Amino acid sequence: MDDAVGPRHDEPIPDATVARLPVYLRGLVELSDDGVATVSSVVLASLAGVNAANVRKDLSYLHAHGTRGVGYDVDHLIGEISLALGGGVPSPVVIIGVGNLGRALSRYDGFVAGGFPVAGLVDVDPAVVGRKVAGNLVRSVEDLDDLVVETGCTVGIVATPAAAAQAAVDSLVASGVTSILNFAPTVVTVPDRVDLRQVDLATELQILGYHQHYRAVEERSDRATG
Amino acid sequence: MDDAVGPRHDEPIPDATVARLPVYLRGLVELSDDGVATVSSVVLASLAGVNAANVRKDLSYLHAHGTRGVGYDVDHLIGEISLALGGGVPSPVVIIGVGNLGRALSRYDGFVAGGFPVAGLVDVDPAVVGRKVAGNLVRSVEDLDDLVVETGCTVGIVATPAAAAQAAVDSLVASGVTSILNFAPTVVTVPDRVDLRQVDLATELQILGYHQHYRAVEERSDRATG
DNA sequence: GATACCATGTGAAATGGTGCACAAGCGCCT
DNA sequence: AGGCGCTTGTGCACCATTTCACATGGTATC
Repeated sequence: MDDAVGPRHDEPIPDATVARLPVYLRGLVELSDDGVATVSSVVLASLAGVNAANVRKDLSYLHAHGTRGVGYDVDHLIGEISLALGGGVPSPVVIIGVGNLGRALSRYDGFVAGGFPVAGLVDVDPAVVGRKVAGNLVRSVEDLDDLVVETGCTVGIVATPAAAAQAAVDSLVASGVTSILNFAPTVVTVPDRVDLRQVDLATELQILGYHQHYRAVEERSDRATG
Repeated sequence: MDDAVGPRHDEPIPDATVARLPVYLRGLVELSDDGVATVSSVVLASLAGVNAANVRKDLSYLHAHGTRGVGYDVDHLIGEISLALGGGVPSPVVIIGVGNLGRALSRYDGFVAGGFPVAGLVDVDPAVVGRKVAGNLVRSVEDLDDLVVETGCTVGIVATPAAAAQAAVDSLVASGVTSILNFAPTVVTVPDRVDLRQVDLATELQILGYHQHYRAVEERSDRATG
């Protein structure tokens, strides 16, 4: 009996680290494609645009240990990160809201490549229900429960207008989805057991706007002062 | 002579605060539309999904002061936040890469509403150059410099495939763009004077994937242990 | 086989952000 | 006019994250 060793699925990885793992993964896959077998934390850091010590600490949370004097085994690291990020099992996603953004997302290659195939599309508008978008039949919101159960998908993407977002989220939660990515420019609430991430395009631009404005003001101030 | 008061454009607002200002702004605009004149930090906090003390501290960085016992003047606050986020002047944006995502972004209402009208579209593919997308003529990358100068736009959105992203960014920087929003799933580098933000759809899903996976593992562990 | 070199793994300090708790201030009601 | 209740503004402690610096431990060379 191997006491205390067990499956070792403890250690909740810090959020900041989790957010960087996909970036590492992309860099590593690229290296692997180029036939590179090992990588140092310095190289990986420059690929990901972060500090090398940060990379090492991040990787220390995984079971992926490197070898001193050499670096990390690229393929092994790919396996470990993939495992942490969802167990390596593809998670089908359902997209709710088939407007401009929903259509673009349903055609987005990166999802499939990242292990998130589109399981189905859903909309409230009878005009689009029944049509095919990117090879997927658009189904009614009423069919959402069935769709989720049939495909076993646990991830929902909300691409509705802001006004419909909370209702869309509620539908997803009711259907059993436990992870939601919200593109609608509004704050939505979910139960504790559901994980929610917000992607807000307009907000991102506004943040850029602040920095731009601040730079301009600062410059004017510099000219006046110095 | 009011000495020492001056323009008072100092205080660089913390990044975390800047990221929340657009959310506040949205809530405030909604309130204003509903005819609400004043708002307390508690209400605004619930609208934005954050802590009330956090709201107050955030607003204290702006020149927007509330009145104790009453709250904040909604319209005044809208003005102050708008001012901080780009001076209230609309910043036209140029979108480079007119694929699925680029087309969806060019039709996205939220940009215009947020003060970021689309100044133009650009692509390298001769097949799409010359076509019209969402009322905008798609121009060649070679015309990028002219477009940026003509429209005075300082913000660029990169919606190219990953392989073309760095080149697109370089073109934008060379044209004089100082703020870039990158949707391509790759790390790109810019000079210090240029501000870059990354929006990575696949990464967001992978982060959700981690939490989902962790929840599942934890649950299994709970069942085994307890 | 010993030594020089190199990269990892990590303790500890520094930084940045959050949230509590409370004093200060404003308006309203009596 | 005075007191009461409500809300702001903020000092302080806590927490998460980043970064440095260095000991540790492999690899390759002579």
